[in-house]
Amino acid sequence: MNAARRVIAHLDIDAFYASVELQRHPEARGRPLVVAGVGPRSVVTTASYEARRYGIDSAMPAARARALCPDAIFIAPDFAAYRAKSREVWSIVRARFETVGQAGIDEAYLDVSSLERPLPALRELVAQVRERTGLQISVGVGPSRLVAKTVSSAFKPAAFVAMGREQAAAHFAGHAVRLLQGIGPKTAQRLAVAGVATVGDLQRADHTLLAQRFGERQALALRARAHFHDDSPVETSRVAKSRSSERTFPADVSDQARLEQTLVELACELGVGLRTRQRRVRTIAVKVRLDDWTTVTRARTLPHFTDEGATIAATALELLRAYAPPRPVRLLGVRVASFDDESGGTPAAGHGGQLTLQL
DNA sequence: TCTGGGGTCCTAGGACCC
DNA sequence: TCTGGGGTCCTAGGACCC
Repeated sequence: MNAARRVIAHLDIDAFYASVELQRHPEARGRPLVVAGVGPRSVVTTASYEARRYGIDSAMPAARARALCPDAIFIAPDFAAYRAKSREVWSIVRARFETVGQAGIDEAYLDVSSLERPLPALRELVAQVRERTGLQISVGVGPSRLVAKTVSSAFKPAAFVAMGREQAAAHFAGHAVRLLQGIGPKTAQRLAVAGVATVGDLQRADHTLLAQRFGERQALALRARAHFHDDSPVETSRVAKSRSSERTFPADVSDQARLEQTLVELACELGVGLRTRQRRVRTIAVKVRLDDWTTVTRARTLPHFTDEGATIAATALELLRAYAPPRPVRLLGVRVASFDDESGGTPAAGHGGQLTLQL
């Protein structure tokens, strides 16, 4: 790896789902638009910038969004359409750039270190995507993924900003720590208790004090992040490590037969997915969320691989029955992992602990 | 106004082996 | 005979991200 200058770009499609819906519903242009499910427990997946002015944002309960802006246009998500549009966008990007690491349906990192003049190339790309797909991309550029990502999110929509590491550290010093990737609500709260509110506070925070509260490793990582140190590479291909299906019931369920029926359906969905992808798994897990929001997981690793819905279902049923939910169930999920084509492969068969008894 | 669904990574503890 | 340390695999929970 060349330790010399790294130039990383982060690309983010502005209000992606909402923008796709605006193309299909031109009459909604200029009006607040919210993409959200229709169920009583659904949340907002994306809000247009007009809707964001009312305080509506992603992950907010749809009922609250309605209360904030009853005149907004609500549209149920059409993920197949978004996936198709996403493929359009990223194939344009991949045709022009070599090192593209997709980080979700609407964003990607590009390593443009080898380019003589990366910024004009990125400008052209943004224009081409807008022309061919009608979608606006925000771009952040920096010496690392962390700087690039922070910059694109801070300046979107229609961002096009480049910054160095020290420049970012100075520019964002006054912002809340929550701005930094990897610092979520819990960590932000714990930092606040320690008197750390802004990125600048975190840059100056006493290491011993941070290490006491967060442990040596995390303290070092937090400080590095505050100074925008990051040497993580742009990964162009990643293999999934697990797959899952889960369902939140419209109303909590106590009926055991109904729970088991749902579990079998989820297991079969996963089985179909495994067979179409020609992958097999050894670990099967269930997830149960009770009405009081406590979440319990139970997992079992089989001695053999499987891609059959029936096997996944049978194991999941055993795990669910052994747990026996003590309260009404809000959510039920099944997850599979330990794929047969993971590095490391099959564990040595037939060399279990009981063999030592023969000695 | 109660909080989706699909993932990843990290930590911690126990079992087991050498 | 009261005393190890390293390594791997597995489970459970939690934080975070899109």
